Amino acid sequence: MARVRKTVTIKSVAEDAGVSLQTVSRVVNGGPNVRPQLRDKVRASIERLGYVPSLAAQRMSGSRSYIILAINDRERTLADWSERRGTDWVDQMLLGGILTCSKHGYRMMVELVDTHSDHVERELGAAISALQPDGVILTPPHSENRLITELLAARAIPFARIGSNAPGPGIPLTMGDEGAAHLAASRLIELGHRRIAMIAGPSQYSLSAWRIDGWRRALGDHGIPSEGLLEVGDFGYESGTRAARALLDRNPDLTAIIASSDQMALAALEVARDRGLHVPRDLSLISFDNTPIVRFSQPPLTAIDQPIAETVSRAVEQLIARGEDSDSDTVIEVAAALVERSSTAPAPGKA
Amino acid sequence: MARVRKTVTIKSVAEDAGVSLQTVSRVVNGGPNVRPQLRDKVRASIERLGYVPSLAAQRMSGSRSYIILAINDRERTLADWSERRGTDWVDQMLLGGILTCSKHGYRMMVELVDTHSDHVERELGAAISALQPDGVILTPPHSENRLITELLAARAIPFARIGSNAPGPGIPLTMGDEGAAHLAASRLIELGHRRIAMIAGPSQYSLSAWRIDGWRRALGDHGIPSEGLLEVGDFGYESGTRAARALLDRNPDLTAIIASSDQMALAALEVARDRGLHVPRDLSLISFDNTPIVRFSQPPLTAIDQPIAETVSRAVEQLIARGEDSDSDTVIEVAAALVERSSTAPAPGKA
DNA sequence: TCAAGTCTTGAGAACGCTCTCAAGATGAGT
DNA sequence: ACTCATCTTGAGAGCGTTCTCAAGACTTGA
Repeated sequence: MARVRKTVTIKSVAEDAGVSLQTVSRVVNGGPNVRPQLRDKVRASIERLGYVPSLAAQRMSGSRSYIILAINDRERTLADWSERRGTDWVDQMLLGGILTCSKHGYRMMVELVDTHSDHVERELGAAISALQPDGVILTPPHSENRLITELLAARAIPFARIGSNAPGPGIPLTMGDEGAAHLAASRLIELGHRRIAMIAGPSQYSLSAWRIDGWRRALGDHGIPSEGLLEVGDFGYESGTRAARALLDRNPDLTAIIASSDQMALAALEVARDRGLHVPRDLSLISFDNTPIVRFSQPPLTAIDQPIAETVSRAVEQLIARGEDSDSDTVIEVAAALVERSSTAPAPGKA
Repeated sequence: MARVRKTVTIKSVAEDAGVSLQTVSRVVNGGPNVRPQLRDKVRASIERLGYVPSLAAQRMSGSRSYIILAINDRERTLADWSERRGTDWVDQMLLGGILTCSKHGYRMMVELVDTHSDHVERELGAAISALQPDGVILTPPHSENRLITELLAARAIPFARIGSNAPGPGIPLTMGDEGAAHLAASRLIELGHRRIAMIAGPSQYSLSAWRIDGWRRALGDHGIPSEGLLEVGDFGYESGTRAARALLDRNPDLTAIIASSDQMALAALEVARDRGLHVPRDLSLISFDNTPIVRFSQPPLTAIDQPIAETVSRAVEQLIARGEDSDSDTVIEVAAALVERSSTAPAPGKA
């Protein structure tokens, strides 16, 4: 039955309103210098016909593409996904992005790119050539990948680097990792803890170093040593298990652990349980990320909330607002917050 | 420094290879009737220049847009998101979609559309006009929304309806909800349970009815009555709390609950804990969805795994393969599986 | 009242690709 | 050889926008 409805183009509108294509285009794009009376007439036609400009045609005509491309790490995303581990990053990123994009008439697309392969350039290059995005958002660990940043700079595509404060092309944004780790450690110290360990993330993520810095600084503030209290994981559950065991083996007097991901914190919780340590009575735990899973563990975990969506949203706004000139040295920082739940308590004997 | 590199177009390739645009186009699209020798030459040029066709131009030239649009419920997504409740649906959907799309040279975009508003038509219409997708994937509760399916049918855009087995335009796909609920209930019966309650989802989701059907059928198979054992929630945590309380109040002899979402199951777990009921000793629990959160609760929940990514992936493949002719009456069913964890045990006294 | 703007409008090219159609090259059948 | 069918290649139009540029209408100031 369905009559195939002819596409409503700018031409239909022009004819309907009895003006030229160009005038309609001006009205659509809010261009200046259109007589109010004509503008209204055109608007009415647009409304009546339900005209919406074709993204593809807009792109073709040489101006903007209205597309923002977000790059995520393929390997990690796929691993998380296939094991149903939850990929909160993608999730938050996508939502923060979609919402902000649509607010400005843009669209967001997600591309999975493999950091480890030497195909990075090819893969990303292909995506860029195909989509010709007006902006690109890089997430860790791509944010400081030279190949990528140089590729983008060479093609003159504005981009944002999330989780990077290094100088260089692009707009750097961070989530205050140093401050957040400092906050977490300080809170534990305030609760009377003195032996506070850190399970850090892998070194290719700069945020790993920042978090270590923040933790060290907090300990330093109070003259507390940090030797032997650092372990490195890969954000995954198993690595958290290993790290927690090593930490507990090496430091029988440990009373608190800060883990650089929810998964690793959950692993530490499990290790503690196995060893008959009660959380938070015997051991306090603070995790990073605050993904949904930490709300339903027993006990629910105190966590640093990474404002991913907010950060991506800011990145999108910057990209759209600045257009061409996206380079910057001033780092945009969206602060993380500490969400206290039930995995933290005064240090044993300090209640 | 960055020299602005001129875009590599099909023309550059044609010149480089000394052939016409048309020939390059044929090679790129795997068209037939190109002399192998020429084909190789063109391929070499493409390789050397790093040519990738512009999506926008491809769309413009009247053929395909290579875009698949996935529609999600805005209201629910935003609520989940703002409360950091986890939006596993989006997540799984996106990944299943992205992967399968990119395998076929397509791209996936996600659009949030509000079911409740009368703007559905306008919002979706605008997205379609702007993007001109080659296919659309509808997720519950949009899958059976008349306004939407008619709009798509009228515009002759192929679409898939996930979570719908109703006749009508589009490709229907389900995740075997009836069978899954039957499976869950049967398993509980097998464990000796006789008083098995169900916390269903809201009625605007057909899957809610299917799950109730499956549960009833399993009970019926064994002559077990289901009166007073049904409560309806909205998939959210609070509604789960209410439902579990009502169920437990009304049926002191209850030994098992099947919840239509992880959130509601987690709520039931909490209610049980509050009332001094041990899970699974006193009460067995099975949830639907199997999102990451149920792996870390105490105890980890036995759950029906909804193969969302797989289903979306199938939908994408169908849309791409069928093109125009996407209507179908044969429902594609991707079966859900029961993942046993520690929230299920033999009924009290039946060990 | 006239020159020199400033506004407003439109015509036509351009974007990068695929489609349609036609022409030349090649091969098969007689 | 000669005709007809098939394969291979290319030329040119068209897709829906925006851009550039030019022309006409209207102001303004002397």
